[in-house]
Amino acid sequence: MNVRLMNSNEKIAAVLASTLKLIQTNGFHGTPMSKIAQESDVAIGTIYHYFPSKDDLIFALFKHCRALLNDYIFDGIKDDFSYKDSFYHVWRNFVKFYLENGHVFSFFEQFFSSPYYEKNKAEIQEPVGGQNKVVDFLQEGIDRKILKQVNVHLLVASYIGVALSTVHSIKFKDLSFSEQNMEELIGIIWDGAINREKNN
Amino acid sequence: MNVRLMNSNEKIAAVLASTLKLIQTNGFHGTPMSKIAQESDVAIGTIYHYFPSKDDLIFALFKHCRALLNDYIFDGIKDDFSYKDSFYHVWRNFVKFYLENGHVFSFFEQFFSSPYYEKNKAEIQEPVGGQNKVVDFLQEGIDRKILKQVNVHLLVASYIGVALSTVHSIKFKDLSFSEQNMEELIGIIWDGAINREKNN
DNA sequence: TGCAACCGAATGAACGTTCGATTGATGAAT
DNA sequence: ATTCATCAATCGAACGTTCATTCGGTTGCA
Repeated sequence: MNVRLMNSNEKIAAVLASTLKLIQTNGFHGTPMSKIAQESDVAIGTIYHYFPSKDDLIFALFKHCRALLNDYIFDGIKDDFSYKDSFYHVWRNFVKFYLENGHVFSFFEQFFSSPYYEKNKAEIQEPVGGQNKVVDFLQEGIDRKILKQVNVHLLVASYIGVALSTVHSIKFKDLSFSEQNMEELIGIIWDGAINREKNN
Repeated sequence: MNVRLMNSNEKIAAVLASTLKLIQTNGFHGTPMSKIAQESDVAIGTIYHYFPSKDDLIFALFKHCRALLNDYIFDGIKDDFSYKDSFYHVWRNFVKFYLENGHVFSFFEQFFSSPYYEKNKAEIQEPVGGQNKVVDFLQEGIDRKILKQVNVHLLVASYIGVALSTVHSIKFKDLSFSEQNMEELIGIIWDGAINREKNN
């Protein structure tokens, strides 16, 4: 039984999905390989056939999730968007992605705060919860004199930092997700980020 | 040997300090009780005499660190400070505390992102990396019409979120700690948070 | 004398990983 | 068309380690 119910890709996907799900509820270290095998219906030996170790599995899962995030947040930008429109749009997408993918948020939070991340940050190369595309996007705003003339990482910290703590607050019920709250939040960041010397 | 080199309070303090230190470098689950005992020079049995379980120890450590933070961030506010002065001062203290106590930052990051926190959040009762005093302080700014007339938690998310991601960026070398960077950051938050309809 | 503080070897459970066996698809040889 | 060899994919019981916790005993103050 269970013969050819899944091909290799499906097995790998099932393993990643199960790992993500289990980590959300049980945490990094409350998720033994045995449970992953059980949940994904893939034998332990098979998991080790594709991932040399649990660490490799976690690392692969991280890259998988980061790719999902990257694809998501810059999606839906129209040609006629002003810079401000895009600034708002990307930030909303960022928050929406994490709210719609709570298990990814949990996983990232744990991943980034684990010593595991600190060991491998050389290979990872990207800021907090985000990616270089965000850096480039904000740098563009600086170059066009729309945003404050400061080190881009200050703006990245603000842009991403507020998004992450917003998701956190919603998750822990300090805040409710509503259009109005999101508009006011992104308004706070925009007001903080724009160049008041010379803006459109 | 080792007789009465420490009294009970000193032992407890040594255990907490060692746990904090070990967690920073080895992480939550890379810190076995045996290592804590070794590092703190307190026998395993004695640790269990004061803390019923490892979880209780972690929880006590959390409360200890939170108290340290609370004492720190509102320290040094002078009577002649304007609201803006205090807004700046507290935020700087917040960042400074985490930079000066890197092990507390590591510990908090891990603690808040662990399912352990999610289980016990009822007993914990406080926002992200902060405390109710911050909520009260920002609410005061809203009531006095200095800050935007929005839900206080939006401002808390901004205020704390930027501080946390700033510390994170400094820790991971995207950003350097300099007076100028800090001034520009707190300026970004202030510009985002103030009420532009009617402010002093 | 009593009791709290203290100690650390021993226990048992949980976990990551290994490995020898099995299956099934592929394609070369007959 | 059939056989056979090969090898990647699959499986999960078993291994060895690590760890949280226990407990029976010791120490030293009051």
